Amino acid sequence: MVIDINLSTPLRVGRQEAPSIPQPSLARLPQYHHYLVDLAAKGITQTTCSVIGRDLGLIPVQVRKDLQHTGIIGRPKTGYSVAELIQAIETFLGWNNINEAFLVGAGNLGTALLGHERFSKFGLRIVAAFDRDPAKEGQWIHEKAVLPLEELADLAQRMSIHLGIITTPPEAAQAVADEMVKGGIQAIWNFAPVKLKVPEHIIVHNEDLYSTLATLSWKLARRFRVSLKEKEAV
Amino acid sequence: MVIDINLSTPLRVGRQEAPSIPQPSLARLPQYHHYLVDLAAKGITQTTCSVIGRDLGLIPVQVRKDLQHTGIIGRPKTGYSVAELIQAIETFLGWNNINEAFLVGAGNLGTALLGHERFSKFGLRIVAAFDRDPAKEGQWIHEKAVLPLEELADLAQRMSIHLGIITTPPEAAQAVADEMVKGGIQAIWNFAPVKLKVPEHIIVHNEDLYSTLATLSWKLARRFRVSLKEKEAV
DNA sequence: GTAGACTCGATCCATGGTTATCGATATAAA
DNA sequence: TTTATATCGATAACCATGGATCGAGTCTAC
Ligand SMILES: NC(=O)c1ccc[n+]([C@@H]2O[C@H](COP(=O)([O-])OP(=O)(O)OC[C@H]3O[C@@H](n4cnc5c(N)ncnc54)[C@H](O)[C@@H]3O)[C@@H](O)[C@H]2O)c1
Ligand SMILES: NC(=O)c1ccc[n+]([C@@H]2O[C@H](COP(=O)([O-])OP(=O)(O)OC[C@H]3O[C@@H](n4cnc5c(N)ncnc54)[C@H](O)[C@@H]3O)[C@@H](O)[C@H]2O)c1
Repeated sequence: MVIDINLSTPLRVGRQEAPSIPQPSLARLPQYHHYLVDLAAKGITQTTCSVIGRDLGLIPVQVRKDLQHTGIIGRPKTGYSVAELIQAIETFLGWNNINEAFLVGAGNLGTALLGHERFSKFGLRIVAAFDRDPAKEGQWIHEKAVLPLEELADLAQRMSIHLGIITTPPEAAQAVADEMVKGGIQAIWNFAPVKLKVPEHIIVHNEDLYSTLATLSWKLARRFRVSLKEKEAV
Repeated sequence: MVIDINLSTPLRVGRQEAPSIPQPSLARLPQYHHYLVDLAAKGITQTTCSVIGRDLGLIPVQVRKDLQHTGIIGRPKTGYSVAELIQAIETFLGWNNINEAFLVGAGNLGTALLGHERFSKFGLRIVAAFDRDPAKEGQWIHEKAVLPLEELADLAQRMSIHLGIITTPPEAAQAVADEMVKGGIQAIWNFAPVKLKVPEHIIVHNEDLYSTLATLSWKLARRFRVSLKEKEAV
């Protein structure tokens, strides 16, 4: 049997292109953002890493490091300007320029995402949905048209859509992804629990709810195992 | 001004209780599971880390390590039995024992989760929903009753519910969490983008969709910055 | 105006998850 | 039966992230 030499190559996602910010830090930035917007709404204009850290369950040093990636500069003793921080995070994340997106799979989850207006505050506007189900084609869900999948590639190209969201059943996800790639879509937000095969330059992020579920159920199961053992020990 | 000494203490989540498996490995297990179930459906009974790794974009060593945590043992040259692997993962994650759960916030997202029957294959059964909206109380969504929030604590206790899911707006999340804790709920799956304050022994997992969104939009923004620069260079 | 204290920013160290390596073993082919 | 080889399991090196430390600056209080 001939074994593909690629089997053992460390094929990370793409070739990383110098992340310049740790992935965990990037993931924490939205949390700071939410928190800071809250502060601003309360009329607070100034804050420090210590305070942020206390409220978010992080140590000050980490907060400071995370925020430094956005290019913000603080002042000793005073901390940071809340408004500037919010601005810095939004600019850094690209939330000032709206990304228009197509969503495929107007089912349970797809409908929920389509109805989430708040996304527009975070640089995301879902402009249309696609579905294979003839009963759904032509309908409007949360003010968004549901179109047949065949039109996706062409429309994406004409409208310069760069982001695609997949909320179809797992069996359909790969075919949908292929269609998106054909339409020139650059990044895919995938809610189906499958590994998508796409060209290297496509950015893919999986939102695997089952992963979280696994963590939760494992921890719960372990807890009950432990407390069971404690009972036995008594 | 007196500053709380706790500000700079490294307060991790709870006291970790010896994880015994790296969090990332734990999060990958469901992906193996999905993949293996697919294999089994195709009639494949035997597989190796190299093959799994190739299909899932991981290197064989990592696959092997991840799977070892489940206690499975493989055979040189042959690999693992697919059926045994599936069984091992399910047992390890506690997916054989169903966790019953309450969901609070029967809105867009909550409805989607309530309608996801497939969760029951992964050890999760949402048995009831709660909402503050009088228009929703008494309704049935996807065959689940929507009850007033006031009944949650009492019912959770009487039914021995250990898992709570929060899909309310962020402003309401903390109050809901408090209610859950009062009802003796052990673990919370939180979809609202806020940091919940709960007693130390409560397991909390945030499903922060905005984190993923941040990563995506940052990568997209960077890509366009880069390609812009390249153009300028020409 | 000056002393003191608090916070930022930068550098250094520790921890832990990922990757590479090596011996042992079982299968398949000769 | 023997030999070749692919895979497992374990160990060790590596690297990224998280946490600690220290100097410098600025605000506050006396
Ligand atoms: N709903 C949830 O709570 C939830 C939770 C975890 C994961 N997921 C995942 O999200 C995905 C969607 O879940 P859901 O509950 O919304 O499913 P769903 O069945 O409600 O919706 C799927 C939609 O996709 C459409 N579809 C099917 N094949 C298609 C194709 N080839 N092209 C275009 N559209 C197609 C269907 O018509 C349907 O409208 C699934 O992969 C599921 O595993 C959902
Ligand atoms: N829908 C999405 O796609 C999406 C995406 C990302 C994050 N989220 C987050 O998920 C959460 C829910 O989003 P959604 O779109 O479903 O919102 P939604 O407004 O559609 O639903 C919220 C539901 O919670 C109920 N509610 C409000 N206050 C309550 C309380 N105190 N007790 C009980 N129920 C209460 C409301 O009546 C409503 O039914 C939000 O925190 C949101 O930020 C949603």
